[in-house]
Amino acid sequence: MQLEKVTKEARRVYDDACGTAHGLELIGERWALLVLRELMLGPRRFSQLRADLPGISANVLTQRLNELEERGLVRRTRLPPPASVQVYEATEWGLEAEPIVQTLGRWAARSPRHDPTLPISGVSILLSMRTMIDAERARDMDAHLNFRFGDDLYTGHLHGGAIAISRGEHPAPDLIIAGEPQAWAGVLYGKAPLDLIQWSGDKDLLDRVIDLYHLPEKAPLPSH
Amino acid sequence: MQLEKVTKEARRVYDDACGTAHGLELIGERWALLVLRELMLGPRRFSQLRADLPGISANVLTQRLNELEERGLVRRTRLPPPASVQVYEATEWGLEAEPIVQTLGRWAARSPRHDPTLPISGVSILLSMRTMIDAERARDMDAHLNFRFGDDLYTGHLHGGAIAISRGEHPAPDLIIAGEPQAWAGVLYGKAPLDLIQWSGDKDLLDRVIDLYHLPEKAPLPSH
DNA sequence: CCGTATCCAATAAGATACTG
DNA sequence: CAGTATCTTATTGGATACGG
Repeated sequence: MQLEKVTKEARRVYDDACGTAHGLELIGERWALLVLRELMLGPRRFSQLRADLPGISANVLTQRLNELEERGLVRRTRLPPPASVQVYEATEWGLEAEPIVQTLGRWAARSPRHDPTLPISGVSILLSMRTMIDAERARDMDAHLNFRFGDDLYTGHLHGGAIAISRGEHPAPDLIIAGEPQAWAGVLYGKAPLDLIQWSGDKDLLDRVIDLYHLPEKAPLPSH
Repeated sequence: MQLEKVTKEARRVYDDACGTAHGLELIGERWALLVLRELMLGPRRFSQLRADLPGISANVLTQRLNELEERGLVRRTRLPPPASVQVYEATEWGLEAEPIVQTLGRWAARSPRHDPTLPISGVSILLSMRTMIDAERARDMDAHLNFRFGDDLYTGHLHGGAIAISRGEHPAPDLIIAGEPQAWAGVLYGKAPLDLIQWSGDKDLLDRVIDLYHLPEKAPLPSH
């Protein structure tokens, strides 16, 4: 029995001092990085995570959350009253994994097989707005944008060539965008018609925001 | 059979427009990123990959290489005569995945569970030298370092706060380092005694190179 | 030596139903 | 809503054997 346990644990370990290998032991399991991604803009409940990750099953989500918690990347907390519900929240170190999410996402956007029309979560599309912004064109812009995806409110401050995203809403935004995250992705990256989303505010700003985002050139497929 | 195939392929897809999710579909399988890592400094043979990735079995390596090839990240080529052996080589897009390897590695180095004394491949330790260098201290250094790990020769040019690594050897290096990659890692990150490795050349330079590398502060373990 | 193919046992993932 | 329990399928790893 002792032996079995050793074998079981040893099997899934890479036995490699390289940080990359250890990183894969921490967040390399299926779904793990996507769960962490959903926590990057603040705490989420179990059922929200389930809804944001189409296809994950409850038992796998439970397992991933337990593993991430045990490893120090996620914490279980209770929201302050009157909500008082249990939520999952990334620890400081967990939040530091955001560059991994970004780097991987930016790299994969070059994939010839990438399909940007699939469903996407609100957190994902907002994180991608942080990553994929055209800093050159955004340099002289300064504006406040509010987003509403279902019941989730986010606000972005476009400033100095970057966009800072956080939970909540700005009291006097220049632009409000609402609708399905998937539709906003279609407008932003697919240059789909604006009537896929609801918006109000500065139309010219909206056009210029959309112009800040474009997908990179595709990498070639193998020739054979 | 048709149905089975569809089900099988569909099951492993995240159905998520987020680039990160697609990235995981490309290089998220077990071992995939480590195989790609080993190709970051030039082509490798099947048996070299097997030796560099302790614990991977031949059939899994075959499968990962085939998948990476099919996805356009790895190419099978033949070395020019007289060698004429088949090797695996990262495509240009595959090489662009290096920031993923680096970001993941740097992040995971903060793990309280990271064990830097495990075995490590030559490519890994050299890539980590690129990632983990203290740019501040290295800013005014300029030197050529040769490395020999078994039969593999690499050279590094320390210059402008960074170190450029490539295959081969510099004809007149300031320092030559040879031995097991694991031993060099122990000297570099664990500040282990120098007699673990073989070296010749500028002893003062060697000391200063070692001083360019240190592991980051550990993240806290969960308190429970 | 360089892989590939096949078989087997152990896990991990997925689907579904169910409980506090 | 927040997970467990259970069952089925897929993937992994290890061993071994086989062809170039």
